[in-house]
Amino acid sequence: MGRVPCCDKANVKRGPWSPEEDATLRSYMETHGGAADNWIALPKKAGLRRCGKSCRLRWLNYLRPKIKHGSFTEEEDSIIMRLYNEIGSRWSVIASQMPGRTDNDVKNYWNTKLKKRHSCSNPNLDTTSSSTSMIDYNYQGFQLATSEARPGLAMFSNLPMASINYGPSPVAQAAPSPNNVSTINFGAVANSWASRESSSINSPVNSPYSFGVTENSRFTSVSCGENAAGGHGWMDLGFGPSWNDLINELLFDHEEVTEISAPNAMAEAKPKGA
DNA sequence: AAGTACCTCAACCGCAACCCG
DNA sequence: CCGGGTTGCGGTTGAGGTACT
Repeated sequence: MGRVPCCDKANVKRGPWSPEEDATLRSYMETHGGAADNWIALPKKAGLRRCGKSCRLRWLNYLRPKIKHGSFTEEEDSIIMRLYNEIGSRWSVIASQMPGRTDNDVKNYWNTKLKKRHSCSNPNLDTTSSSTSMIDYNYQGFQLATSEARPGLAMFSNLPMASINYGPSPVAQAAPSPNNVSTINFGAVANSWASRESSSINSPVNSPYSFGVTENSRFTSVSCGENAAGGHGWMDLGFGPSWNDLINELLFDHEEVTEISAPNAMAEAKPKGA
């Protein structure tokens, strides 16, 4: 015996809801305190030729009061990115942190917008690590080159940062793109690349940004930029604070930071499309 | 202007968890 | 505890809209 269907599909309307159906459902819900005691039975009671699940979805995702439609704010972006990094695709949990947003909204937004940015990492680098640094891609209007525009390379070409080195300083590394140079060296723990804890979004021991090296000690830098040390670093960018906030956090959290150079090129680099 | 590709998002599907007799 | 009904959730689809050629 197969699954018992939740409704009689032959006698149920499917597809987009009409304004009349919306009004019927809204009216029913409003006269019942905005809650359904039984969604399966609701269509019959309300006079709708719809599946109960469809009614529930329509109400929760669209008709319910205080639903927020329209574009997501930067703050919401960062909430989604942060929580996705922490808990994965638990959309209902993520949506619960943003009043007025539904899990469906968040999921759609992630799938159409944020996922591309989240996965935007240099293919020359090892991105298998779950480690994540939080850098605001859109700081001062900078945008990443898209994979469509620059297939396979230079995912970070417009990011005003070319390398972050973590470990003995200076770290031997290919010269980064001259227009996007910035280097952060974490310091001088000689011969101990992995002496700091392996960083992970699940164990942000050292900073909320989880810079670090991986367990096997082979990854000696966290880098991005098209000329980053070939294959030796990894980068998994997420969303987070502005560049200045990031720098402040790093200065605050890492007493062994030995050098931070924020380049003039930051101000000179042109936003995408400019 | 027409055709095509791409994007968005409402809606559907199926599964697992939960509830209750 | 068990089993059937219901709810909640995440993955996926596809119609309609928009951008591009």
